[in-house]
Amino acid sequence: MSIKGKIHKIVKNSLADMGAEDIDFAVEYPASLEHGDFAVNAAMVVAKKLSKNPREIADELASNLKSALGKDIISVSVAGPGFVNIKLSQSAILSELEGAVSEDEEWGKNNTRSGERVSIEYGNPNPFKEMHIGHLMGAVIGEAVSRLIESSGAVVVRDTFGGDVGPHVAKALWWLLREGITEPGSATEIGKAYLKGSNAYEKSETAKKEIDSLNVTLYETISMAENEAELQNDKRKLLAMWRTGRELSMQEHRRVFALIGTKFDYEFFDSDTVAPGMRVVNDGLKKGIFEKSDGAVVYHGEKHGLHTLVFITSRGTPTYETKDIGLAFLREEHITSGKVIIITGTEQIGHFNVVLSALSEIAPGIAKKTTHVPHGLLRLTTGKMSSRKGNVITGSGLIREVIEKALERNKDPIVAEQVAIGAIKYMILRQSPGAEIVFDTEKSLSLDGDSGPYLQYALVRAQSVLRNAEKSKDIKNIDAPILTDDAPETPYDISRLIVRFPEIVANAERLLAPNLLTTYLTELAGEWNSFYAKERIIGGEYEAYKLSLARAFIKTMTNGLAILGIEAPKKM
RNA sequence: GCCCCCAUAGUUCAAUGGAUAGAACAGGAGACUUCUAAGCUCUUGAUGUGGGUUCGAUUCCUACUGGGGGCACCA
Repeated sequence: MSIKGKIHKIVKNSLADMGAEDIDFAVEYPASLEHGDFAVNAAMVVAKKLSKNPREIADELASNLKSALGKDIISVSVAGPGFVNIKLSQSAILSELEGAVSEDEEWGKNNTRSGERVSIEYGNPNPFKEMHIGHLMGAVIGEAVSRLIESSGAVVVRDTFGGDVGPHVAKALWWLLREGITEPGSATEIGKAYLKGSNAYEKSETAKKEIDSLNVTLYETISMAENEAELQNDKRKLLAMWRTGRELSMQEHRRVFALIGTKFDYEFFDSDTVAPGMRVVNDGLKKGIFEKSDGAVVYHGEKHGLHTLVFITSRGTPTYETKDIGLAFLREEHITSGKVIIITGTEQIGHFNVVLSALSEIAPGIAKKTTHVPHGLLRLTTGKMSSRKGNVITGSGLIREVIEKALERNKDPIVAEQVAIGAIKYMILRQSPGAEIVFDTEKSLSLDGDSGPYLQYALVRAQSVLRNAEKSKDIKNIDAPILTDDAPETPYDISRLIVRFPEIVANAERLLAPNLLTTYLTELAGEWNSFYAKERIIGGEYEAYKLSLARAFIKTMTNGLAILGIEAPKKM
């Protein structure tokens, strides 16, 4: 049993002896290491029930803990309004530290989700458009959340959903057709065509009509794709163009995803979801789940405290809502998982509330296991991104820019890329996922202080210590996963933080909050840097023990960064 | 107009209802003949306003102020 478990049990029994059963108290990490390794708030919780002074109760709990824990503790004290603070002894820390030294890649993982299969949708850039930093943000958070869930023993199936039919595609294709480009050459060319088409759509009535009509044609054509031979010549050309365009866009999207370490098991497209979506919604129309209104098929969200949304337009084309319904069924068929997580920007909260409400009437089982996890938007200090204003930052553009910055400090292109992407990921993962990020390209992306490179650098220096130690002939068993007992009586703070790692990971997973892990790793890196500056490791007192601490730190930081999806450079 | 989210230091962000609100950047000061200075040590500086619940509120409730997002045929 873990020490924490022991403490919990002792306190629970003590409370029962005092006449307080089933009390919901916490054994937690105190705000500061100075307060100890664990704090118990039980005295304050039961004070009223027992009509006693919390400090009195705390004193009694403290003395019980002291005698029961014996050599596991240095001290138990009562502080503040009635906290019982417990400071662990070196021997207790050593036994907890054992895992960090011996478990290797398993250190920090747990099996609370072993046997589970979880599907996660994120990223979701559209073909025919460039990927902007909003998609990058979703991808970074989605990847970290996926890895967190994997760290709990689940199998995670990643998928991304792209809009390959709809007005934005019609806009891009309309422009290409107008310019007589039948074979688009690059994703960039297509992205530009979208912008041009989009502009024309707003400025010219004729263009608007043509694009709307092309949109309908496109839906028809794509729905006929399986019987291509029956299509007229111009439609067959349109289909070919659409296929080329989609593939070119996706190749570019995949390239950017690969840069940030994401690979999707499934790529779903609107065109795949139209048929199942239309079928299900039309079926729901018959059952009265959806209703006709002004020629459109709508879901009356008002009945459930939401707002009404159109699922099928009066022109007979499906909207995003219907496509998401179709996707739910498609995903069920292809992936079949016990839990579905959909990660998108917060602006889609309303949309998903409606879709999930409709889905709960159509397929309660699917709706029940589906969770929408919104992430905050990325805002520029210069205002909202807008393609017309020309202040859109593309995903690849941002990465390129930060790599340039990193190259100023490190000429190795591999390291510069790891540092740059680490910095971007850190910026996104350091804050709670729902919060908006205000982003200043000049200032926000720090390579110093509270940053990705700070974590990477602490790790690199620790690894360097081990390398130097290996060269020294006096030190034996450098790789041996054993902890020496030859340690100072008072544990170093760095070791007290290392042992918290598994619980931090479990907690971050439970709350789907990678920022909790990021904050912890930053604190850990800071503690290591202080230790490194203060203590001589090679040739210092307790050399063997300090080297094993370095190893434990390296394992912890390496595994932690891996969960966040941040790469660890060999040298910096 | 209706609904949702947010408000913490000069700036960008933290804080399962808990202790002296924690970092980083910027500002000020410093250490270093030693394992990588993208580092270390010290320092200045903050919970939008008014009520309420609680032993205890940045956290929960409420009103207000200010910002963001959503609200039928876009995704």
